[in-house]
Amino acid sequence: MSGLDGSGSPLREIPEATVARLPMYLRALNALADGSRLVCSSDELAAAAGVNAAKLRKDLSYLGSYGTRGVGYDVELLRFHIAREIGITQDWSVVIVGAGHLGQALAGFSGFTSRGFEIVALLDADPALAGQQIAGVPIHDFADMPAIVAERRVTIGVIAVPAAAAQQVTDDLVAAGVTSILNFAPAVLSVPAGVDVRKVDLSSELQILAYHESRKGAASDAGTEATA
Amino acid sequence: MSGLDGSGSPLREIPEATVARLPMYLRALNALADGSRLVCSSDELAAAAGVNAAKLRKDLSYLGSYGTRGVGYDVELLRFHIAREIGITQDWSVVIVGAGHLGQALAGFSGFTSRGFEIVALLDADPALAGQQIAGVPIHDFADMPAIVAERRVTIGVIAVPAAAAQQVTDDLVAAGVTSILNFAPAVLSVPAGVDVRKVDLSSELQILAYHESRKGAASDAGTEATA
DNA sequence: TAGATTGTTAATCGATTAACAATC
DNA sequence: TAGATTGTTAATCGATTAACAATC
Repeated sequence: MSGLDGSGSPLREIPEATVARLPMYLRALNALADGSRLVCSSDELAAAAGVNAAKLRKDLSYLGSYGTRGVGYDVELLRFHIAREIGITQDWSVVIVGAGHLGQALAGFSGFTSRGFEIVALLDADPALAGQQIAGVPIHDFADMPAIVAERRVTIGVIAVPAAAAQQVTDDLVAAGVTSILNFAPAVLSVPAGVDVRKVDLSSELQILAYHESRKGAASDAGTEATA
Repeated sequence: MSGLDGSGSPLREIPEATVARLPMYLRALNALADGSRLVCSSDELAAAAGVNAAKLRKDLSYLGSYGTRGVGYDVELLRFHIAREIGITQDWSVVIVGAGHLGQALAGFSGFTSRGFEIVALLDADPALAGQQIAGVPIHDFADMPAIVAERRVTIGVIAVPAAAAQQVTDDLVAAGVTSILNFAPAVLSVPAGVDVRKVDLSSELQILAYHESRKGAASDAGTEATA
């Protein structure tokens, strides 16, 4: 157990909370690089990513020592190391299941391509849609999914179908070899060990906002509870 | 400080992690109620929500004691108490800014209505779209936003515009009185104290999956690191 | 009463933060 | 050398979990 971390190999154990923030740092670095900044301090980068500097430095320390004391971080170098740590120095092939509004919106989202992903197909149970393209992404019959997954070495699937269909789609994707799933359907998915699922739940997000919103209203009645 | 929690008033301090799970419990209870279950145990509910039973009981204990030892939870009663705690016993008015693919997908998502929200308008900077409807939601010129927010008492806004426009839209929403924002644009938003922002970042989600996916591949080389 | 299941305790674990020594 | 800024330490805080007494 526990990697005997040798040279610069990216196999240290990184806390999950840190992993979830690496994409934010990468985005902030990309913005800085666009502005042709060569070097930045932890304060600047933290501000650009919307976190505090202590947390940023602690997070980056898990990756290794890529800053220079008294100077800051080399933007390009740090960008490379984070991208390598995340594993997006090469693109990952992704399929989106469900060519409804949401699936089409996702396929059309240009951000994926530049951030390490290639959407190789939109899949839909309606064979009438097959042959069309959305923003350059071909729509295929869901029946062709196993062939596409095998041929394009797809390991990540995005679920944009109604909740009622989500578990079956998941089972099919997993059977075809997909081992990571991003789920937009409001449903709890069961998957075998070794398969990762992340979910994006739109009404949950709104409900969490509503929870805090409810208490805000109350604050104007009672004491002054503002500015947090 | 710290509420002197009287009768059953929903003003105890609830941990943020618990708040984020209440919507999951509510969804699971709705599913059970549809199946006409009157009572359920913490084990059943936890399984339906995809969490472990200890965590569920701990979470529910923050709301009060709404279960019966030896019996379980009354589905309808618990549903009411969670909905009240979240603050969705009445509907919240919501505007979606950006009538592109994503905005249209969100407007068409039927789940919001039944979960405590009414989408009162889609707003877009392109006045040519105004007058159209998407799934019953009218599209308005963004210039009309302040009037709509005031008239419909909107406190929650959803941002589905390109990253470059997100901060300006945020500033305008906040100026109009919106105090909770759900942000789909890949951008860090600054808001004044008292305004809550939650973000849904699609490429971050994929990158987090990619991180774990990278290590899976490596596991087949080295020792047996499967089943987690 | 016996069986079942909650609500709570206490231990553990992981994440955050401030402070500062190391060092460019 | 003096000033700046990282990387790390240690303290604190919050979340998770298992176990079990309370109680239906």
